[in-house]
Amino acid sequence: MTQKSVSDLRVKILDALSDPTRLELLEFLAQGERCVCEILPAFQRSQSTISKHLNILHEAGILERKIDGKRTLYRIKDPLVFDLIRMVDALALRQISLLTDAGKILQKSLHNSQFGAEANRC
Amino acid sequence: MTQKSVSDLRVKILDALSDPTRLELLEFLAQGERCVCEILPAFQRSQSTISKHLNILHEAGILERKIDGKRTLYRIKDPLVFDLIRMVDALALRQISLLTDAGKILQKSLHNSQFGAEANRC
DNA sequence: TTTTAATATCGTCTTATCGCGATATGTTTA
DNA sequence: TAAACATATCGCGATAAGACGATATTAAAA
Repeated sequence: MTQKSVSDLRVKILDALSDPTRLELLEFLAQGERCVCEILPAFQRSQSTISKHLNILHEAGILERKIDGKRTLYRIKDPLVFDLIRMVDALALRQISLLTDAGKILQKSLHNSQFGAEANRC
Repeated sequence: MTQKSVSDLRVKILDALSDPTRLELLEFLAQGERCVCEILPAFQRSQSTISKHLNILHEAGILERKIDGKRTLYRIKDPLVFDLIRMVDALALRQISLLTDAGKILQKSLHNSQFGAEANRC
């Protein structure tokens, strides 16, 4: 077995998600399976950096990897991860709503963001 | 405003949750409001370390802090955080279940863990 | 008002993480 | 089989995170 326990994997998943670039990668892959060469142009990071981030998400079991000729395709393994992110947003929104009246405005803008709706195909 | 956006707070929340000690602190505080002096004996970490972890959780808006005389009381701000953690576990379990038959056993043991049921009082 | 208790903060050390360019690996095309 | 392409991995520097002991702060108790 790769993981010792659910608890370890739990931390690994949360760790993988606690980085802005990796969250953007998930957002990007919400569209569906993509090869690295399609991902790269969408990010202002070096190829090695993106490769490493994708690997971290893969090791956490969030992404699935498929080699197709000279390319590598990545895709979301379980769309539940988007529910998770939306729940984090819900938590964040409650905080902001409590603090400022701007909460409602932010809530509105979130509703139109990438994670606001169910992932199309995964 | 302390936070620039929901997106920043999202990362901050996930970051706060991606540490084993902090997850244990939440587990401990699932029982209800506790002062640091009650928390300390339950953890094999120095007072300064625990104080820092509590502060990180507080800054992420996960814990609420109340000063009562010479003590400081911490409590879970929003029990939604436990739903979040349970969802991470669900994600973790699906992975383990796919890999090994032990998945079912682990699933069973998780069901009896601290995060398996709704938080009592918060 | 000195002492004690409860927490927070500071300084420091060690280790991990992020980013990059350079290089290695494997695959297709010429 | 050599060149080009796609991706992973290595090595490094810079920064952040985690841990601790020591010190500062504040409140209650003596």
